[in-house]
Amino acid sequence: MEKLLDLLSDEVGAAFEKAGYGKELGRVAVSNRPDLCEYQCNGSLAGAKQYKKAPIMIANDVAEFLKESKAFEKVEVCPPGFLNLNLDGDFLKDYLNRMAVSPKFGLDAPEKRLKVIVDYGGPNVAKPLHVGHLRSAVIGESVKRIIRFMGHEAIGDIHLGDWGLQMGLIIAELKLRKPELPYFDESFEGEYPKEAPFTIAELEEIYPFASKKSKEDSEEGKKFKEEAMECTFKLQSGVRGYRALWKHILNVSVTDLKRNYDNLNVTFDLWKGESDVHDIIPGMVDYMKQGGYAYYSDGALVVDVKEDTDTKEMPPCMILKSDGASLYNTTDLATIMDRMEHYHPDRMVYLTDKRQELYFEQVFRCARKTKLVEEDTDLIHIGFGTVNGSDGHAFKTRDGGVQRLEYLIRDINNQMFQKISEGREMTEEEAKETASLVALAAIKYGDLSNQASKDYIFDIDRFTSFEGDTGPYLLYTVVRIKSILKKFAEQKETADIDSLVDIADGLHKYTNESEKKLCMQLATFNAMMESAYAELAPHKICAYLYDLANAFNAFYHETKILSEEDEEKKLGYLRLLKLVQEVMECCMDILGFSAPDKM
RNA sequence: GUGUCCGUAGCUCAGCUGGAUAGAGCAACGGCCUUCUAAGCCGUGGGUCGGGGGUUCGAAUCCCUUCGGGCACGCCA
Repeated sequence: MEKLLDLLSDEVGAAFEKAGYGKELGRVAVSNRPDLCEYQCNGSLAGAKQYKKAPIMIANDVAEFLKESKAFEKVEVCPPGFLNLNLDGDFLKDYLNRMAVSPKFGLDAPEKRLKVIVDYGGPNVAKPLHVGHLRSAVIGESVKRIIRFMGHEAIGDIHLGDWGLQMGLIIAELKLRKPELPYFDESFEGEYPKEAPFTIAELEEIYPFASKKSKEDSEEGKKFKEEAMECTFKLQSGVRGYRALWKHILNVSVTDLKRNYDNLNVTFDLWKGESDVHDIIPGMVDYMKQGGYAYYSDGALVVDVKEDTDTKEMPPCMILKSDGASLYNTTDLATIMDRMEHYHPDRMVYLTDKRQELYFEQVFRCARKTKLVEEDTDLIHIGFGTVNGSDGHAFKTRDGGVQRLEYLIRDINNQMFQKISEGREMTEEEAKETASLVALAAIKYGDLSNQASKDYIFDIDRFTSFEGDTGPYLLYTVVRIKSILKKFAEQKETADIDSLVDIADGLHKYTNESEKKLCMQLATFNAMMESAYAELAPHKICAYLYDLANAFNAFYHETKILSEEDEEKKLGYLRLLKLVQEVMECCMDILGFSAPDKM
């Protein structure tokens, strides 16, 4: 359905036209002077020069025609030529009633349903998730859900780092520690054990240990690195035992990753990784050479991606290193090729640290130039900022180490559990469940409410205090609504709130100012969602939610709902409450968290 | 050096397709619980929107310049 501001703009635009001016001047915006009016139109000021007329005169002309309008209850002209507008109550009521019964609260389906692959998460196998992985997961999940809610097909791909030297390092270290394993016996022809010869805990210890050792300057370090490279080579050339061992590493690690992402309410449709494109790389490289795109420069195979319009230096996109080995670019390009073949997406969206911006620009240009993608295939990189500690520097633990995501979440869960157990009557089980819901909302909202591209400060104290503009505040608002609706149902001695309070029966016309404000905030839902989609910006949904919660809480304090004696009025309130609840929960779901029944 | 992002209240951040008195939250201070959850509501104080130019009837917003900071710039991912 139409957006409210568009409706109003059409209305005012028509008045401009009737008065003999261009209708494009009639653009209506939310007032920046709420003390004077709800909406404003500044077209008269903009048109003054064009029509060589004082703005106030134009405004007066237009206001005359607006008096007929059913959309406004008040039209005022204010010097030097502002049109100050207040919305008509019945108009607003009708709009909301239409919105309430529209699918997706009045958000229109797209003209064309697109297929979008969202590439986020990007963890490395055998390495625990740390705070840095939080943003990609949280923002990516929300972006995926925004795209889906908009009516497109979104496919989430975790894109694992599961290939290359890091795997060789682990295998080399295992070989030293457990040389008796059959995987290292190249004459072994039997079946390998189904059980992995290590746990996730061992794996997580082995990788940093091996990585550190390989970087040492000593004789031992160099020797180990050579061994690791040898292992990498054997793995990549398909030596049976190494492949089997690698599968174990992958399985153990993926099981653990799934558990961690589940805790974050983050799910992927595809668990693809760099290894999946290993076999198609040679073909791709040949194609790039034969197509005349790739050439050797300083021994490395590169594709030029400079464009005439560039004002900056644009280094070529490297396809192969001078030793002939593939690199990140190679697998990313091969992945694009693979996706085009198997999924044929209209868009691919990547979420990574913003430091990779130039890199992705190179890769995208290269993919376009070499025709790996079609001309209208959209390639988008969303670069997000760093997570900093309260000192403004990269987030670290107290002893200066990298904070494991799992521990961080566990700590916040515990703090939350304490707080809930304190003053509330709840079983331990209930308190635990509630604590994890509230903690997740706190973490996710804390992240998503910032613009993705900016660095942000992950301040645990702030996140666990839960006052003001926070996730828990939003949950609390929904819990209040749920509580009222439940109480009402109890009074009516039924559990079926939905049929008791059916929004489709219609909202009433607002009866006080705070209720009107709440209604107006609700009515901007579709416009907000469109803009959140256009910019792939979850923080816009956060801002909307916060405004909506504020509007609701102000209304709540001013209005006695259950003790309202006029039964029809009371039902109108309850329907409004239910609509607020539904819209809020819808937004929360898109952000990737949800409200408990009590807190 | 080249490019890019950022600089808004003591702190953390919105606002940036130009509009009338620049907004929130936290922190500080003052009210509001016999009444639907006080993780709430209402209010007070606090800002030369880094500086300087320009465009405009009008600039936090657009352009230029300058200072300060982050980040990236072919064999890492």
